[in-house]
Amino acid sequence: MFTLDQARAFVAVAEELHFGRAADRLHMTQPPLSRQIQKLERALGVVLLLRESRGVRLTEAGRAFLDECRHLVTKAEQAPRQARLIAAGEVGLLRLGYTAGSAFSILGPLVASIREELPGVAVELDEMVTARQLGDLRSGRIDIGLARPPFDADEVESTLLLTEALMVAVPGDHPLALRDAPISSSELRGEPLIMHSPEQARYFRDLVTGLMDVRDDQISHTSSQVLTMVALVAAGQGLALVPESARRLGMAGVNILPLRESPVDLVQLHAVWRGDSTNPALSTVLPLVRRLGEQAAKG
Amino acid sequence: MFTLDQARAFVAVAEELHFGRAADRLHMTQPPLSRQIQKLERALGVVLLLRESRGVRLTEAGRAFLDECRHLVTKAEQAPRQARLIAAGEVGLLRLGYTAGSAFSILGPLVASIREELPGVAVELDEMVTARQLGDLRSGRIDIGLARPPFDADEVESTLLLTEALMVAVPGDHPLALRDAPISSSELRGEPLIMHSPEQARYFRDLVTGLMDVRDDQISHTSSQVLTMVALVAAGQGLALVPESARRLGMAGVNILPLRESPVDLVQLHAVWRGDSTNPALSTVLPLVRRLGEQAAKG
DNA sequence: ATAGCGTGATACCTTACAGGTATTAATAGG
DNA sequence: CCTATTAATACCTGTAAGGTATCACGCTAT
Repeated sequence: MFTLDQARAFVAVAEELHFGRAADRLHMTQPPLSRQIQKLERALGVVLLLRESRGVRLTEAGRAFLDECRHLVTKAEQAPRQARLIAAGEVGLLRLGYTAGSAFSILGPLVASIREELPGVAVELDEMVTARQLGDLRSGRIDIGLARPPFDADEVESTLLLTEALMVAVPGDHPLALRDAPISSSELRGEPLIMHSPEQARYFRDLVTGLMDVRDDQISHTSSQVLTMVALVAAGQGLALVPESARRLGMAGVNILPLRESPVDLVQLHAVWRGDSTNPALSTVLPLVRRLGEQAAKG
Repeated sequence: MFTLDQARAFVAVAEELHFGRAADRLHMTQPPLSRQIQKLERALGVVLLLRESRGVRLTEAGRAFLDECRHLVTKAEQAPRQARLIAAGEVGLLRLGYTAGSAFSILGPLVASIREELPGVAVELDEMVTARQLGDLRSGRIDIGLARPPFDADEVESTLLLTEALMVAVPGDHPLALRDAPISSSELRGEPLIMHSPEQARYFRDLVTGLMDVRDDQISHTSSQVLTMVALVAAGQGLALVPESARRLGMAGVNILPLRESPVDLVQLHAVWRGDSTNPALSTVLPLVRRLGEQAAKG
């Protein structure tokens, strides 16, 4: 076989049509260049050049091989640059899992700022609940997730991205809908409630039950999706406790009102990732994620 | 920079995910392989592999670089084969010039048999008069021509491809049109004649004037194209002397009849090429051309 | 714990071959 | 016929490739 150096040498000779000038261009002397070309021709079993007293001509095969060599040489020059960019995380793919809820709050700004500041990083989005995010992180199917606590600190690293209050979603025609002051949990006693699914939305379920008493016969529906819950409220099926960001849904016929017992930072959304991830795109994106979290804490 | 051998080595390690097995596959021992990969990584400034106690994993950059290397290696393996095929003339381009007249006779069979027997040889066709063919041969713009004599034997080689008789093209409504016996040149005295252009179709002009007397006032038109001449005959502009192959035009309203004075091998068509051509496709095609000439001589 | 095994890295040697200098061979032009 | 141009050859030297022997590290199993 032949070497890349031989390919480069042949390109030089074929372009200069002169061994001496080609040798200059390659920063070497003429005799070893002649030998390399001879060796190349022997390796191929093909005459590439016609040596004439006044220089050199290309054979037909030489012309074709010249094209191949040019491609080969440029490709060989591109490859390392590409690899370096990927290693630096400036180019690459970030597979991101997110909860349906986060789509109303931090997901948009996060994806937008990645696109703007790291245009080489492609983001692959996949909506999934927290539990599946953790599983997919472990198996390497995603690189980062936007999820609800709790996380096993041995398995993943995380940073707080966003906090918000839990609020009450009330149908527009409900007596409480026009209330100015925060609603107290005691006022919800006896009201039909749309609750979070205990498996798929364990985090919210626990938040709500930690905040107030919920009687089983009070639960009219269970759901794992904020969108569904608000839609059911609009349909008059009951009240629901949802994060403040649900307001962004702009669902007609539903008022989303403060709940006295909820601290403003009750509901948390974190970014989660594997500390031992080998995807350089993750390391590049992480500072940006942390900055977004700090901005949210301040603003 | 890196070498093709390093690329091959990296592909082997990346596929085996094991230095020992990769070394086996490359028919070498493990330590130099390790060194080559280290050197490759140093040259790129990128970590491609994560060495772990139980083998090796690829980094993100490594995965990308693996793709590049595979392309590079396969391309490097293809290139010589391509060059060898071209050198053998089994693949390539043959630029062929032909006179308009030859298009009615030998051109079709020639191109067809090249396509069939040498499917790798592409034929580029260019219609041009003999004089331009000789010029384009000299300058290398065509590889072979189908032309009329004479040729300068110092400049080109040639072989006789085809001979035919000169015939008389007569309008269907002309008194001679129904004649069974060959027409004699004396019968053409006084008839309006469509003659060959003395510059563009010198060969035919000389053949005709060598065969019979042509008075200047007898010439109604001059043309360099057989097709034009026959069309003018059909239009009743006069008679014309054309090679037998003009019959293949199948022009309605024109009868093409034997001329008593013309030997059957009066009009010659030769293949012409440069003896010092460097196009291997020419050497491959030439035997086929010669065979076609012999067949035509017999049949 | 620790002995043993599997795996990649290192140390050191030998040799092949790349590239350098000096020279020759071939050819065209004056 | 001599000279200038250009590629090829002869010969030398140093770099770096590949080989063997060995080390270092981290699991696994007893």
